[in-house]
Amino acid sequence: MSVTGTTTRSASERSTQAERRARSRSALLESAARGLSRYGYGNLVLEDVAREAGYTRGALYYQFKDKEDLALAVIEWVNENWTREVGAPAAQQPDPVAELLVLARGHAVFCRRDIARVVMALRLEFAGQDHPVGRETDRIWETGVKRCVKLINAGRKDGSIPPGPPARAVALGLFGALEGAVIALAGHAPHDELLAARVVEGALGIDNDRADVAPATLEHRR
Amino acid sequence: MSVTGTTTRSASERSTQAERRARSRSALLESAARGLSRYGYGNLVLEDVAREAGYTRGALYYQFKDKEDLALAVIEWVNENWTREVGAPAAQQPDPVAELLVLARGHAVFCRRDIARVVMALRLEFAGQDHPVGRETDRIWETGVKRCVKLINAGRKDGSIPPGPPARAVALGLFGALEGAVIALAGHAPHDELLAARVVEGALGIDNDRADVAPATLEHRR
DNA sequence: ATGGTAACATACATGTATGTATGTAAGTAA
DNA sequence: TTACTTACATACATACATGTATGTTACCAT
Repeated sequence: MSVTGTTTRSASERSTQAERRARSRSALLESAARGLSRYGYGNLVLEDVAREAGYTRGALYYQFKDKEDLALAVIEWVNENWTREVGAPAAQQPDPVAELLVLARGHAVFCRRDIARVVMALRLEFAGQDHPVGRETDRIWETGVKRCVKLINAGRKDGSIPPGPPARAVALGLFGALEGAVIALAGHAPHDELLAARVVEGALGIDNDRADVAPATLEHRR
Repeated sequence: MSVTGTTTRSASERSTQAERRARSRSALLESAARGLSRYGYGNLVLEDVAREAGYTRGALYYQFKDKEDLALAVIEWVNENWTREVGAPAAQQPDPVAELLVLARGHAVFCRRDIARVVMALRLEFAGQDHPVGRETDRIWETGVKRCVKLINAGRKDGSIPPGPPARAVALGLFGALEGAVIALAGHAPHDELLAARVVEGALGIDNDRADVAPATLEHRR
């Protein structure tokens, strides 16, 4: 009852089991994210994933049920990071257009890390199939599109976005263009940010008066 | 010497060997194109390709050396169609911006067929690798980007395109955005065309005064 | 009709990645 | 120290796709 610590070590001496497990899991997740981003799901070899993380497949199958479970964990992990680093900051913008532009720039910066193509790559790979991984990526994609639809409708209501095709079509084109542009511009910082914003403005049908005024470049952790 | 026909049949009665071979090859190519577009290279199962075309793997390995040879043939086939239906018509436009916009619209229409994602899918799958299929898709991609760079430079010289990031960065973003938008808008005709044009305008940094004036919708064969 | 070749289909051999079962070392509580 | 569990590594069994070798049918010249 009155036990202050379950370990004999003073405080954070070295590796307890939980820490050890967490470290291994993180390393495996990061390696798997890089692998999924580069090779996709089918071409991803679990032995390579484990080796790049400094382990063998044994560690992988201890932490994750199977390949599918690993991929789903990676998707969740990447999506959490995206929400924290891109989605949340954008939500604080005052008007719809500003939010969409910050979203575009933030996504470009986020995708400078090689882990970022994960969702796009998996969504393409499983498009049309009925696979759990595909369903999850579709769900994330749909969340983004729905958010975008709401912003477009709001912007059209207040006059900052002109009328045009159905909001959903615009949102689909906007998101697709954003991902495509950012992937094509991998390794071409800092122009990725501006072009991401420009492309979004184009999809919305608004003039490029706001994209070219460079705001403070978004920072990303690490 | 004076033989008028090598066959006993009057003219084009039925299947000569060459015709038979050509028909089989076409059917296999089309099936493989659909398969590559949907599943990519690694996940493509040759037995499914053959079955969808009405054959077995025997026919496939008779017409093509191996899987790689088949994929390269598909890429060449798709690229030829693209050049005829999209690239050539766009080249007849009077000014750079018009050519880029026709390119965008034409690409959108071209991609309404499910075979069109082939190049994009393979380019993503083999990005960073050193595989013959990846090299070929990269080559085609680079051809398009180079063409785009020239048009951007020409447009900037005559004032129709404002200055901005390096032409190559703009071209990369433009092409990536175009492909991404068109893929995301699959099955959303006719809005795919307008949004493709809008996105290109956005990448170029020009106002959307030309994209929204709908020209005659481009036709595609079959 | 018939010998021969092209266009396939069928059967087999190989490699490779996954998943599981078992072995072993690191950490934990008595 | 010792019993015990966690966290891995190693070894094996299975499945599956490719590529090849062989068999079979359609087409063609004589």
